[in-house]
Amino acid sequence: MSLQNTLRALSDPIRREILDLLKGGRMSAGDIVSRFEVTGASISRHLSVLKEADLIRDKREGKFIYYELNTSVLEDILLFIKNLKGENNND
Amino acid sequence: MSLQNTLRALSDPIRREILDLLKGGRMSAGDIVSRFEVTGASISRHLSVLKEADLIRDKREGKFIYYELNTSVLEDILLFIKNLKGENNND
DNA sequence: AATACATTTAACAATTAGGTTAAATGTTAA
DNA sequence: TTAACATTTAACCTAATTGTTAAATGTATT
Repeated sequence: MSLQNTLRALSDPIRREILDLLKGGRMSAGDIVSRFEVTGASISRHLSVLKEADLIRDKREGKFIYYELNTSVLEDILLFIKNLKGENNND
Repeated sequence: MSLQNTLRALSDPIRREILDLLKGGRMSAGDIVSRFEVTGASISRHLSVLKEADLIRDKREGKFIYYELNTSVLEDILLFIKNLKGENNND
């Protein structure tokens, strides 16, 4: 919900990979877990960090919980970076 | 030198503030320290993290070490984000 | 050479982060 | 309602991060 949360969430390589996976469309937690070498518990916590940062959204459907990408919070990072670069954002 | 380093460096609020300060032009380590409540040693380590990430460059001039912003590595973050957003970067 | 000043590095303590296994929760199906 | 499956939460461990103070380094001045 804040730039701080967003950047912190992005600072872990596994979390970035998860986001990359979700670019291809929503996936269940289990499907995501199967793409990594770490345990489901570990991925579950990564998912909760991403969710706290509002970078992903979840939806339960029966036994499964599906995750999908939410890119809207990335705008703040773009602003931050453009500001640093001195680009007075004409966007 | 890598997206990982860059994002990690940006994930700390003090380091982001330092970068913001440097937007206004180069500053000596001492001048930077004077803007924060933490010790010089602490700021010095933040500076070294930023330098490792190549987000700042330093230049000794006599007793002083001046730091200045280097925004070129921010491009990788822009690419990463645009990629996540599915913008097949027409830049 | 001795002192002073600017900054970094070392050593340490406290906190946070990320991993594991085991237990708990939610949901479906027998 | 019991069993099975999907996922999260809890408890724990280790490693990394951030802060502090004290010592070390580099430069200038006397």
